[in-house]
Amino acid sequence: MKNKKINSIEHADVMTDPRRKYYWDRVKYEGRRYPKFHWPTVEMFLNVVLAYDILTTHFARRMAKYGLSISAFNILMILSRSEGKGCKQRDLSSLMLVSRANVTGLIDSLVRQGFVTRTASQKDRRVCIAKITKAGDDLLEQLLPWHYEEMSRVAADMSLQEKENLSRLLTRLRISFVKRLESEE
Amino acid sequence: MKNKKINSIEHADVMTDPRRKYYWDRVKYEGRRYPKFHWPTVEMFLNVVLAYDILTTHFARRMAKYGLSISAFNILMILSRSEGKGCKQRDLSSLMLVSRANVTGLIDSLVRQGFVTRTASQKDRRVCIAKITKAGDDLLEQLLPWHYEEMSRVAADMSLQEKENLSRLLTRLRISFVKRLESEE
DNA sequence: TATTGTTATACTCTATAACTATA
DNA sequence: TATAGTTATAGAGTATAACAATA
Repeated sequence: MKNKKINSIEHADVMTDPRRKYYWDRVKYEGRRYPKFHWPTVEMFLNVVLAYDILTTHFARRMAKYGLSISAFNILMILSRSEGKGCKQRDLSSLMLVSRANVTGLIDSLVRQGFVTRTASQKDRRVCIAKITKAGDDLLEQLLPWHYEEMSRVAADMSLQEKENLSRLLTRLRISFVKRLESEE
Repeated sequence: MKNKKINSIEHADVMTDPRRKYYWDRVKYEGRRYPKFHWPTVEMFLNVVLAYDILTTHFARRMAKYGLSISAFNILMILSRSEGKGCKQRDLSSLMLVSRANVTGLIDSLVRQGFVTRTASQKDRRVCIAKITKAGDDLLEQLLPWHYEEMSRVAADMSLQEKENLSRLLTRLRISFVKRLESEE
């Protein structure tokens, strides 16, 4: 995930750009040719994608200032919550839903930056334990207060009820999605 | 965007996996240390990311069966809506919010697959016009009926009102996000 | 001078497959 | 045999910078 548009200068803003709207109008119009096309449904999916792009573009850009990708940030978050015990690379792979080979690379780069150590387990010498370092913890302590403050601030136009509704509806979409896919086979 | 988890066999399902829930519980619990941490807000953002991941993982996997990445699909969609006139690469760059260099690569691969042609403009010979081919149109005609049917099907547990609410709330989040970021400077 | 597209280069994230060391 | 991690390789997607052709 997704170092998109970190420094996009050449093109206009995603949100206010009428071309984005124009494209949606075209989709809405042309879609009528297809019997199962249902605009409120398609619009909902487009909105999920667009909201995600806006959010992650911004947060990825901010993380990049601290030398972190979003994946690297997620690993640090997991490690900082492991109460000093660290975490097996295997478990990181499961938690982050990426391959073990991938975790190797991510941990490599975090070790190079000095934010993580990698030590062989005593109990099972096949296993590597990744632990966050003091420098990694310090980085999070520097980053997280701003991170949470920023989250609250950018969502300040929404009421608590709207936030809860949005969470609820996204969860419903997710559950419906997974259920329908499973019943497909 | 985002060929994630196309063939993930090693790990459990994203949705039903209690480890994901566990991680959220930890975030919720540990977050209390930070004064501006507000769980309903953070949860909302996590839900946007998770919903997006589920959706795009699935759709990317389906597109891959047709030899298309999501970016490639988006380009074909834009070109198919340009009424035979095609589209300047420059405009594709703007519409898709990626660099011109990027568009070159994406068009290269679509030309190689035979879904797009690239011709020099008569009026302005700096400009390249990308046009969708018969093969590209045929591919979309094969793909879109299923695509829209699938969208409707996986969202079938949601009422029209819920879909419209979800769209409305995502839009509100997006607008709030952009407005607050702009007022930052 | 400014713009369009290309080339070159590099980085991140992802995947699979083959390998090793260990269990 | 099975598992944890690594290495090697691949490919998508992104970026910047320098360049050529054209306006």
